[in-house]
Amino acid sequence: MAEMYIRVAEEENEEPMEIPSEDDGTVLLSTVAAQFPGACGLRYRSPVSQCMRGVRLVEGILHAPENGWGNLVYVVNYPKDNKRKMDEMDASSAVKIKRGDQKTSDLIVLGLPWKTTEQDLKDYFSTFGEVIMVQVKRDAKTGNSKGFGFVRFTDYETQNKVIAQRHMIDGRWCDCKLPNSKVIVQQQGPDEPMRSRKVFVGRCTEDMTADELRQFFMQYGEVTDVFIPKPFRAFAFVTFADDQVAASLCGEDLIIKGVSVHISNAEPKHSSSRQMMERAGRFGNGFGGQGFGSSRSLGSSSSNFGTFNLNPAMMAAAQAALQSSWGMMGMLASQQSQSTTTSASGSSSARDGTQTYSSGNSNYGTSSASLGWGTGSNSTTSGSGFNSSFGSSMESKSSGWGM
DNA sequence: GTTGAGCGTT
Repeated sequence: MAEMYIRVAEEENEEPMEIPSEDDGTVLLSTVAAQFPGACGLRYRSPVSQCMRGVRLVEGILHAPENGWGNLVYVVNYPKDNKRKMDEMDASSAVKIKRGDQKTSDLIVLGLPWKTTEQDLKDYFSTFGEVIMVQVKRDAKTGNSKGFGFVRFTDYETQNKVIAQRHMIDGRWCDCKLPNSKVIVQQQGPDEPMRSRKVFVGRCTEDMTADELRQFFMQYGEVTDVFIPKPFRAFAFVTFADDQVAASLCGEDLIIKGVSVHISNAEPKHSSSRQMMERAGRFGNGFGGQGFGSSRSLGSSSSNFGTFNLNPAMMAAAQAALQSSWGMMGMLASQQSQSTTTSASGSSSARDGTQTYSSGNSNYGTSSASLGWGTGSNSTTSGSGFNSSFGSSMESKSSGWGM
């Protein structure tokens, strides 16, 4: 069967977009997701039964109904409570999200060919929307490109779309991400389970590509990143937009290309103690019960301890916690970004030739500044000090869980 | 063979 187009829409009665099929008549979920970020499947109304029917999905490949795709309009499925919930959201939280998340920020463009110029970047990205800034970072002495750059769009929608896919620029696949400096750190209560959006995929085989993994995992939720170390090491990391999706997969054995892979928590990447201390300092008081910060003077009135204000006791405790990588987890915050769509998988590394997959950190997530320390049992009592007003708009260098 | 890149002279 030759390539054809199937009609896909967000809702049954909305204007459909034509999506190309593969040569064998199947449609890749990733193709759908390129136009409808976060899509996890398709459905359609059966002309016979008048019921909605799901389209068969096997490992990221959508298979036509019995009689072919026909001229039906296929409707995008999203993982539970992605887009649909947004519609139902109450006004106040909707406003909050608009406020907090609608500003564009510079995006880092990784993996650029050496030869790519700012004009090339501008030409390329202008096809997505209005571009207000491009940069190619170069060595000051030689003027050689460092292989990455930045781009900024006028429109937040455009930014999301650009983050959500990979980009072929001058012959290389490039990734656009929120730069580390823009990744918002989210509060995390000391007793809460860790909310990682990333899972470790063990027992991978060498023939599994980042694209295939992405396609496979897309069925569970929006995938924001796939990392395959190079050279081959039989594991991978998959990051989801939604930490709950990641959590739900942990412990599972899944079959990919006939191989059983094992999903487990992604451990934190190694990070320097200094970085950890910074985080610990900012988010302070991870030490159970009363905490070190419970003096009244720190109360909810604005206060100035956004930065480095550990008292000696806390400092010592933090030092101790540093001995083990996880010891400080309770007092650290996981990273979150602003976007609600995602970055595509993979980036290449071998600058000398052919393209390879594997991607770096993804910066992604839903910001939820109001969660956090308050969930602990003692946070509502008068003296608990470290509460709201604290850390909700922090930024951080990426480290720790490069999520 | 089960724990990961690269981030901005403003």
